[in-house]
Amino acid sequence: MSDLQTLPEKTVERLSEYRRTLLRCQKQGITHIFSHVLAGMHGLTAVQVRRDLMLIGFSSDTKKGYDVSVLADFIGNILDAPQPMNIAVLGMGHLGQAITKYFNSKGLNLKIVAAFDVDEAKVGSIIDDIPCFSMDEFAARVEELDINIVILSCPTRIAEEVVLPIVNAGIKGVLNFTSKPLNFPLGIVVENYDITTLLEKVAYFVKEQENSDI
Amino acid sequence: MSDLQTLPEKTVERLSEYRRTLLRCQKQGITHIFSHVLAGMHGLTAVQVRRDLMLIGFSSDTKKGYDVSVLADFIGNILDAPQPMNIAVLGMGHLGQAITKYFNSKGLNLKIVAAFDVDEAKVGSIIDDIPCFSMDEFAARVEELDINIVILSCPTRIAEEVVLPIVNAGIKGVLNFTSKPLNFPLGIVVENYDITTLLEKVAYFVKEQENSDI
DNA sequence: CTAAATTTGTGCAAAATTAAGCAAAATTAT
DNA sequence: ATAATTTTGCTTAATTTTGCACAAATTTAG
Repeated sequence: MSDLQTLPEKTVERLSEYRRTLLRCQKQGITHIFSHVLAGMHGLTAVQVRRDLMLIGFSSDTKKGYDVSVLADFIGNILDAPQPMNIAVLGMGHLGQAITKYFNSKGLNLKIVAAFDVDEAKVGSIIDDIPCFSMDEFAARVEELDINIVILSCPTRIAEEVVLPIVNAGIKGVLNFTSKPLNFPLGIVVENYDITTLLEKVAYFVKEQENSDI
Repeated sequence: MSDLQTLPEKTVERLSEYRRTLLRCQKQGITHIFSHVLAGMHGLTAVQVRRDLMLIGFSSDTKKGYDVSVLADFIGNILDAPQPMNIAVLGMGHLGQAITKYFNSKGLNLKIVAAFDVDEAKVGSIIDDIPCFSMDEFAARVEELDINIVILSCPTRIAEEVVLPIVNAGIKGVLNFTSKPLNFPLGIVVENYDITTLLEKVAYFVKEQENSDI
């Protein structure tokens, strides 16, 4: 009712990015922004920006650009759940800490509320304001803290082991940074996301470009 | 000549992923794999796997599945440059260290050879076997170490400042983990890659799924 | 106040991506 | 050995995603 239907993945990604730059603009005191300016900041065409906004039913009553604050809020209403989603980090190594620190500093609708690790030294401690638990407590803490989403930042080698606990605990979404793609049952949203792939992709297109230049 | 033309982005991503699972299979002693099995491991259809392999000109002479080692090597010939690409990490915080550690442990064609940071405590030290330099030395070290690609793992707030040094140093590819999308001149391959977007995407689809279930 | 210049929203076309379907060939089972 | 299954490679079709182009409408300039 509020939104027409589920949006394409790509559009969701871009909306998230639009919002982040809109918030940055807001801080700089920019009140209005043209579609082609917003597009330029993201390396996109103006048409695509307008199309994305059309998909979420946003329209501007003026022709001097979109109202930055209004649009940011509008996108928020589309993307964000009514109340903040609670998130757990599985694997509190460098990656886990990087993510936690990053999210804690932003005022997002996503809240990292717990970390889990096998390292005895970390269990029981508080890292970046987040309590660190043992995996044995996983199910109990998920229930207690109403955790919906899990970030997998553990070593690839143990990725497979945490699948079942995650499923059993009723987790609804997984962001997997492991280099093993994981299959979860239908109904659980998974984003497999290996950093190696990104780098290899950049490297490939660098190579190709150099080949074509010569 | 060796390859027909530049591949679609999506295909490049998947090839990188295929290879990683192939290497994992190899370690487990699996010598052959069917298209539908490989597909299943990635949540794809068999058709798509075969289509991707067709695009790189790979074909199997047998019908008992693809030879794991042969295919892994074949993909390597497509993705990898003749000699390993040298990479620098800009920002040796948690994220930078996570990435460095991860890549150093793998035997990839991508080599992180230097880190740069503003933190005086880090400059001059060696972290995870990688020397850490000041940004003042950037151009000189890029030249000296023949660095092609840069990973941006610094705070978003200083992202803009490093663009010019990167361009001037003749860097060819950038993997940007900052939440500010950066525009580089044509000829430099950029992958803007904000983790927030991923999480917001997962959260959105979790929300949508819950809405549709009820 | 009028005219020129922008900007937006959207129908329509083009391009890219994914899937369906089938013949050919090899493997397995009988 | 022969027949029945599978699996592959590739052509063709469907779907998704992106871009073009233009009308409507508002802003800016004269």
